[in-house]
Amino acid sequence: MSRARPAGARSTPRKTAAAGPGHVQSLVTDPRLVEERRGQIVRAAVKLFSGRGYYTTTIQEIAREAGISTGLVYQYVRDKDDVLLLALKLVLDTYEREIPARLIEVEGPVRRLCTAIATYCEIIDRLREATVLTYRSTKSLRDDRRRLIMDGEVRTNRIIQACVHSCVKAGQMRTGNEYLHAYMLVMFCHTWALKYWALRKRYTLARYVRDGLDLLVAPLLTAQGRVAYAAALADSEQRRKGTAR
Amino acid sequence: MSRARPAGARSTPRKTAAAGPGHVQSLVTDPRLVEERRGQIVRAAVKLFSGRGYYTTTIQEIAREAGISTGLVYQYVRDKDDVLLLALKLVLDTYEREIPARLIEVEGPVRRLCTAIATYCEIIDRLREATVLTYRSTKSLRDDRRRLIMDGEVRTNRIIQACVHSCVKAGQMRTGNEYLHAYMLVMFCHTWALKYWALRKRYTLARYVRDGLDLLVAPLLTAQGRVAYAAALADSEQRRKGTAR
Amino acid sequence: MSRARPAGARSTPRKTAAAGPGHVQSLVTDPRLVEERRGQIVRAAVKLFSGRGYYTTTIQEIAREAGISTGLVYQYVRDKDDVLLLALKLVLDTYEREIPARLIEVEGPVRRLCTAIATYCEIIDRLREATVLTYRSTKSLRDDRRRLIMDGEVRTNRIIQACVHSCVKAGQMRTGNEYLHAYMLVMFCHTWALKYWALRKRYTLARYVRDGLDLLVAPLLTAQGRVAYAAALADSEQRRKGTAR
Amino acid sequence: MSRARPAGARSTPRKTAAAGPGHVQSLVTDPRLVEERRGQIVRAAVKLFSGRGYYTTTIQEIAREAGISTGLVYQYVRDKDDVLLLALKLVLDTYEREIPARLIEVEGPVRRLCTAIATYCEIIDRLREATVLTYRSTKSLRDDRRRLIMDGEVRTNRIIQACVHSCVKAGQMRTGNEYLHAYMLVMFCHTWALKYWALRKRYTLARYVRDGLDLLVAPLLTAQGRVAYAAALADSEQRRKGTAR
DNA sequence: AATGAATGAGAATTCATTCAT
DNA sequence: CATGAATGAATTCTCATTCAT
Repeated sequence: MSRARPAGARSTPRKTAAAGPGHVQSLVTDPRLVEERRGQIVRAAVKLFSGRGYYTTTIQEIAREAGISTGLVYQYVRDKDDVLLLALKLVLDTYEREIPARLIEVEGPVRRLCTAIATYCEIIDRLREATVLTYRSTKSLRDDRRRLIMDGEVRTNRIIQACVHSCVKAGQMRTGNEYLHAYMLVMFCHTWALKYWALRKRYTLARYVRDGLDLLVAPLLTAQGRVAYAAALADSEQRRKGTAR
Repeated sequence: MSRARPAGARSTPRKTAAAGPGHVQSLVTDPRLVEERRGQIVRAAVKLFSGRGYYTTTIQEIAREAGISTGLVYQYVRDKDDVLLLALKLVLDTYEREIPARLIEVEGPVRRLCTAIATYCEIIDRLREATVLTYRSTKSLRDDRRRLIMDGEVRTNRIIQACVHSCVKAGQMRTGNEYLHAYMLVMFCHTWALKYWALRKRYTLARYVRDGLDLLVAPLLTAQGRVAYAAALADSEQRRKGTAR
Repeated sequence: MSRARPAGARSTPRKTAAAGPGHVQSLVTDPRLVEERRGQIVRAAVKLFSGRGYYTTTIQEIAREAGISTGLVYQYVRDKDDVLLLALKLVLDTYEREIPARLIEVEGPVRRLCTAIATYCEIIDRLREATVLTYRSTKSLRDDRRRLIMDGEVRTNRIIQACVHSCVKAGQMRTGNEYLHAYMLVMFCHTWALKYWALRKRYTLARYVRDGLDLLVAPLLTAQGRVAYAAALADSEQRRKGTAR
Repeated sequence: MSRARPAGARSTPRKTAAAGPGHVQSLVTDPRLVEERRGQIVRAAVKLFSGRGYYTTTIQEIAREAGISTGLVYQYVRDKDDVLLLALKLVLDTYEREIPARLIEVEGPVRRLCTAIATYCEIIDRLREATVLTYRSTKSLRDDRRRLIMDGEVRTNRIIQACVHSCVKAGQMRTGNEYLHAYMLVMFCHTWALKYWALRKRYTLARYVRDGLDLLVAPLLTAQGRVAYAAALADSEQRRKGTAR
């Protein structure tokens, strides 16, 4: 007679209001553990969401992929929407973290712009499916959180915008519209993931980046900028030879 | 993995194998009726899928929106996947139909290229949500059918490619890579839908197109091409004044 | 890849706001059918809730008991809370319907009071477990609906109150407090269900009613009332002999 | 039907059979500690069960309310059913302890009866929600333990019965049926909790008791009894004035 | 003794699909 | 052809209970 309290049996919602739309509450207190477990969960989620999509991936599958039990997921995450948010954040954060990291050592506005594009494309190549995920699934997020993801995108865009702006300010590039130019450069990078099914037949990543720069950067350079551009290309040619075995 | 089968479902498939992945079988024979009903269904589907996404839209909602009964949907469509296919096709077909229709009357390669881009953007503006749908939901299609949608995209791309090629052949444009150039122009158009949330704060559609052409077409033109370009812009300026009241 | 839309996947709640807390929405339109199916569901629910309690009874069990599928329940009811509301209403409505029906043919205030009590006790005897259910589970209802059930109880109480009042007005009974007197008479009836485990060892229903009247009615009667009371008892004695085969 | 067992659970029961249905086993040996911890747990349980009901209260909530960890609960209790038993016992024991305690100093059968009723009502007023809990949740107990709670109720009832009996034996009251009379007096007390939602609009506790005695005791008194009754009322009037600041 | 993270069996609810009418 | 009630598998989320620390 005395039986388990059924799952659906809650008279009052017990979840406390989140601190903000971006905050993901965890029932577990140890931050070390939260970090680790969430890492497992989100990595699993990115992998599965990327492959099968958000709605067709079950929490059970995520748990199995993460090597934990179903219930445990809910100790670190409020609901499936949280998992999606965390997954998308992981992707956007990677862009935002890795591009600047790589730029630190690079000097010269054109060189920096080219490096930024190349780096962005390389990250996207690594996160190809995950990048597609951001296009597929951002709309599946709750409204307030969708905005959060957009903010992340805006921040990454600003990195490229800044590079474009430096080129212009240094008199190495002439762009009628820095904002749009930067946006199209970003889209160029995203396109590698979005249209990989078509592009892979014709391009290697390196070739894609090279041709893209020739198309979207080179034509807008000033004479001065063209010198820097040639140097930048030579550079990256060097680097490729270096890293190729 | 597959869906529930009511009790009485027989184990042997009753439906005949479809003619091909793109064929959508209907139990109804009268082609007039098939056309009409499917029209209702697909228009409803595009609307709802665009707004809420594929997985969160139910067949019952589509039926209600289409003004027919749930069961009737299944007289014109094998399953939900069929509806998605038809919906995505509708969108792609619109691109493929309307751009050439508009180009018929336009002469001169640069003018044609600019018109193609502008037209594409205008269509996308009208089908903004539906365009986003193609990015969100193509992967939800069964594999063989996804290819179909890609084919449709390729055909549309080829329209733009042809325009680019004509410019180059006519010595009005110099593009290191016609294919990539065309693809980026297509992406420019798609971006109006994909990033409308950001772009609408800064651009009207007309301004977006104008700035885009300045960025992605103008810099690659030859001296000759630039003359044509100026004329094309003047043209469309005319047209705008004409249509504006 | 294309897979069923999971249960939990709804971006926006689809349920329309109910007309009022007491209204139970049905997706099925044919009122005949709604009546019939709800009858099945609610009878099954009263039976199972009475036996095992609200929380330990599953919708699946209710569906099975009702002879329908799980999903169908949700065509006639919004959620489990609706089922409980309907179940409790059924019980309260029975009191409210049957007591007055029986009183129609009865004359004389004391006789009517005694009949009301006896009838109430008989109904409760028939709905013993269901009556206990109202005590166990009313608090499990959503707040606004709990009130509804209370209102039903109040209406039934008023029937008894009116009987008490008539006796007093007719000078056949002297009660310091009509309201409380009526309430205790109601509780006397409920007690037959609530404490059946103890009472059944000592009383038959008839005996219980008889002793209860002697205790809670007789001592407050006026001389006049006592005459009527004696007649009423003789009456019901008659009736018992009559109905006993 | 029975609850989940974590992976490592052995198939052979590890817990020794309890001494009896009423015995609640503890893994902790120090009786001092058992007493203290159980006190915390059960007080928390009564509070939470009273407010939200048995099934909608989780062990985790009880632990939090008690200021201990989840796991620790299971050192002092076998399962959730144990907690309910202890909680219900606590309530019943309070009745059984406090009524006689108060009667010790009271003399005269009618006075004792009135005091018993008044005391019972006062306790119930203090434990209003908990009293309702006994009605809501006794059936959720395992069968053998439900009986235990009934026994407790029977013992409390006997206190009232004894008071009634004394009155009758002393020739101060004439009751056709001492058992039923006592039971209805008990129900009168319980009703203060069960129907508080209705009664509070019309009565203070003191008024309720006074009117109840007038209704359920006074009419059955002999001439002699009436004298004692008047004195008893005067008494309690005194007392009220005394305690009211 | 005490902690609290971890487990996993359920339970409510949804909806693609079918079929009697 | 058309309707819409009926089916039931699948999914999300909960929580009693355990156990490593």
